[in-house]
Amino acid sequence: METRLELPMVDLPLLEQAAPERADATRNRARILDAARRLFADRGVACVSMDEIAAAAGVGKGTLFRRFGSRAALALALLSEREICFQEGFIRGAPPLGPGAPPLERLIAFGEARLDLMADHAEVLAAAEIGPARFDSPPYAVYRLHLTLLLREASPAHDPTYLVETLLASLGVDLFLHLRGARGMMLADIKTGWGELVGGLTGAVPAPVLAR
Amino acid sequence: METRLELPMVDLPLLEQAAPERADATRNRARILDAARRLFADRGVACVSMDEIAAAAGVGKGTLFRRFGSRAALALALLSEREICFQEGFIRGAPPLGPGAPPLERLIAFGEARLDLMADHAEVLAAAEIGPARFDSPPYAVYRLHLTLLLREASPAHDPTYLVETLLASLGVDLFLHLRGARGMMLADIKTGWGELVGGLTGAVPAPVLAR
DNA sequence: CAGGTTGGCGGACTTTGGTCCGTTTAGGCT
DNA sequence: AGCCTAAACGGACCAAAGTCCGCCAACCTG
Repeated sequence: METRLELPMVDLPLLEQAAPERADATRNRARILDAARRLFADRGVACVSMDEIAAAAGVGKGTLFRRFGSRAALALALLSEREICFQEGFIRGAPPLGPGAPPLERLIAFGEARLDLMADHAEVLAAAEIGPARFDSPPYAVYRLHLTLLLREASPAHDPTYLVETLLASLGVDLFLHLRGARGMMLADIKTGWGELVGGLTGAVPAPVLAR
Repeated sequence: METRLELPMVDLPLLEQAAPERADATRNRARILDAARRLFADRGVACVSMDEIAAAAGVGKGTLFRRFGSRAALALALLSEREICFQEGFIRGAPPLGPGAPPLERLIAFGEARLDLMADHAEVLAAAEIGPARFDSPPYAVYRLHLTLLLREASPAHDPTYLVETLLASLGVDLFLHLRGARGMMLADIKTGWGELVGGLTGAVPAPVLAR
């Protein structure tokens, strides 16, 4: 289990194709995104089928899937602008989210920013993070790297792999929706919980010791 | 957010119907479970459709869904025996899993036992915990209560709601499969990680303080 | 501008989880 | 035993994600 760290942020936005795409392809991509955004906003993400999006965009279903591959990927694409802002924030933004603050403060700020993102786009994000896509998506790879670096900085001797994945699981949309829905928590409650969780781990990371 | 605690373990096994079911219903339920178990074992859970199970069981598709409601619920039913053993273990079993050990040791033992369960039945469990069923399933309700009681015992002043859900998220099948697959961790590594996580929280639960 | 090729297009098709409803039958009652 | 009814049965049906492949037209080349 060696985590690679070289060239951390080279391909943060989805990597561009070498071959440029044809004009009609670009046009159709834009049409599809527009139609999806509109339908999702009008009727709720869960109540819109891929056929409807294709029809509203004036393209065939094959085109839709050729461009985006799956419903989850389409949802992810809809969020890419907001996602890039978020990533900019913790990579190059101002402290405490960006560089400059101590790592554990940055970690807390990261979680809070991610929670804000989820609160704003829970429905679409839920459509994007279904199934295996949840852990394999490009954003998660970026988050993973970011948290790994922060935890290494906070505690160089400790292998952060497991903790990183656990913390990311705490910031998954499924859990978020469950906490807000069935558990009846408010966004502020969840942020507080996250802060306590990370804060609580402070003593742990440098020297994990079994209780008792 | 008030967590109810009265009568903690009354309906741990799925509650029985008042009206007993008809003989053919019972027979068909057994046939379906047998067929599903066999097909899942032979060809892998992911490669067996509900139609195939119905056919192999010699019943109609309607019957299958009438009995179990969904693919996820069928998978859950297949695990119920093992699940009940697990619950017996942490409710009435020997320490450190059962009563008698200090709460944080019990918590660690709980996670390890759950990880063992996942290692044994990852495929079926993955089919059982798709979508919203993950948080709403009867087992999760039991786990939630158990962890709530343990954390209350360890630290009476602190509201454990968020921490409970986070810890449960760390023991989800999705994450487990990701850790074993893409992250290349072994079962033992994950157990170690869990132990460190819980151990690390030790100092936090009584008096959560922000790092720095 | 004409021709060719190659990526893109679109919709019919497949798969599969889940629903509906007309038909059948188990089992209590007389 | 015969009847009656509620429960159960089963398979046709539906919705929706994803695939396939023959046709078309965008762009390059001459």
